[in-house]
Amino acid sequence: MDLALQIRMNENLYLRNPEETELGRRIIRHSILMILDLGFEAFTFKKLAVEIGSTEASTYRYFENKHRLLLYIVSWYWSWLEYKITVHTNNIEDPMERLKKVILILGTYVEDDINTPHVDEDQLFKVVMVEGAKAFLTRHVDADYKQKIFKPYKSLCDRISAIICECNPEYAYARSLSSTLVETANFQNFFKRNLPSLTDFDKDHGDAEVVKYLEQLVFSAISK
Amino acid sequence: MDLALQIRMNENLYLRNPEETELGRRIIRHSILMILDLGFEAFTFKKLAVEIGSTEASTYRYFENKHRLLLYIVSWYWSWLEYKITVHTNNIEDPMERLKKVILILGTYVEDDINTPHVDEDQLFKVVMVEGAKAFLTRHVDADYKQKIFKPYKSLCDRISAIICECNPEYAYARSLSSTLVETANFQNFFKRNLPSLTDFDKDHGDAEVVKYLEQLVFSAISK
DNA sequence: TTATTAATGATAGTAATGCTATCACGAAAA
DNA sequence: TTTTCGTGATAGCATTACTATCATTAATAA
Repeated sequence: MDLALQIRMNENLYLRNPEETELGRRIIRHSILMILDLGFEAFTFKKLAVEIGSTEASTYRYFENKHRLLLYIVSWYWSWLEYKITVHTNNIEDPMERLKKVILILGTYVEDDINTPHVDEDQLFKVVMVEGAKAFLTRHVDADYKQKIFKPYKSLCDRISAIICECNPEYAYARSLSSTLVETANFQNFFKRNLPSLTDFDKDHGDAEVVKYLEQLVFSAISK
Repeated sequence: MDLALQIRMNENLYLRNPEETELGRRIIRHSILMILDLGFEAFTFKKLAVEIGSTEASTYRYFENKHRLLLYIVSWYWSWLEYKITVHTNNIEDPMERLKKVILILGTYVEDDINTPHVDEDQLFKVVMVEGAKAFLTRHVDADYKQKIFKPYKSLCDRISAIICECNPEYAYARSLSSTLVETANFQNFFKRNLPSLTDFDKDHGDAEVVKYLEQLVFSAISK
């Protein structure tokens, strides 16, 4: 059985659905690689078009601008993460164990998912680590928020919140702790690689240290 | 006695020291206001020049580009914060109380500091909240890091780490917890204002809730 | 005093960016 | 078989992100 995972994206994000055409999928795939390579600031639709052997104008038919493309990519990632978390936790009884699993998924470098051939999750993880926050750190957050652009992020946090509440219904900051957890996982991984003196982790060790830190942080916060 | 606070900045940040001239100070002051107003992406040296009645070329004599200007502004803020923390904690005996004070300072909306007439800390706080992370989330972090550009950030975190270690010498993640604390203070404040469903805070309440959340988070993490 | 230099302003120019518009072509759908 | 749809090709345009040159003025040194 060849089952492809299809994530339904907010229609406000694109002008033409990139999942539906070959060119669209090439735009997604290569923009991830190029943003990783050049950084979001130096990435342009012109460069992307050259890379995929298309034209700037064609790219603009899919996305209004490169920031919307970033939003698309990042949103896709949050949705995929939520899906992954759901799959890996729904057979776990103990909410504590489930939360542990969530932290492991958030804090660990990701492997490529064969179910989504046009996206390289491994690369996407790095893009989100570096560029993810730029999705909402803009002048038009409010407008984007009204367009429900951040629903996947909220949805992911809601799911984590729910687990936290199961662990300790009296804990008063389940939402904030969820968003803190998600952001901290990214930031500590980024610091570890790029600003190591801001962390206690060794660049050459694996992700286990970050995961342990996050676990200790979260579990001591919610322990009764 | 009229004592002006002067923060010594890393010389790699600028081409000409903006603190030393009237034009330089106008550049700093108005860039803070304009970045707040337009957002960093839409902010340009051209617009800044028009605003301060100067020219683009003159602005380029002070800063290589707008990202360096952002680095300057953000670094200035971290240095000023460290100074503020030092002043407000060095008469406190109990390290726990000192840490509490630090959290209060980090999590609370700032008032203007009369000692630095060319900077409006109140505005700067907001700029750092929204644009601060962009200072290091770039392709050239590594190069900037080597130029010691992030020393003020590291220095701030070191100071917080030291207090954490005093509270609990066995706690293994003092650095990571410090950077997490600093980032989380900004992010939760940002979310509270712009993506409220990612937090447990009320936009219309003051900063006390965020501070309480951060206190609970930090103190439960380091409690023995 | 005069000569020098330093900081700014004025102006120009250039490559790249961030778009928008138009037209033609081929493939697919009606 | 006609229409529509997606793409490519090309053009154009205002803005951005600089760099360069020259004149002016103020501060400084000889």
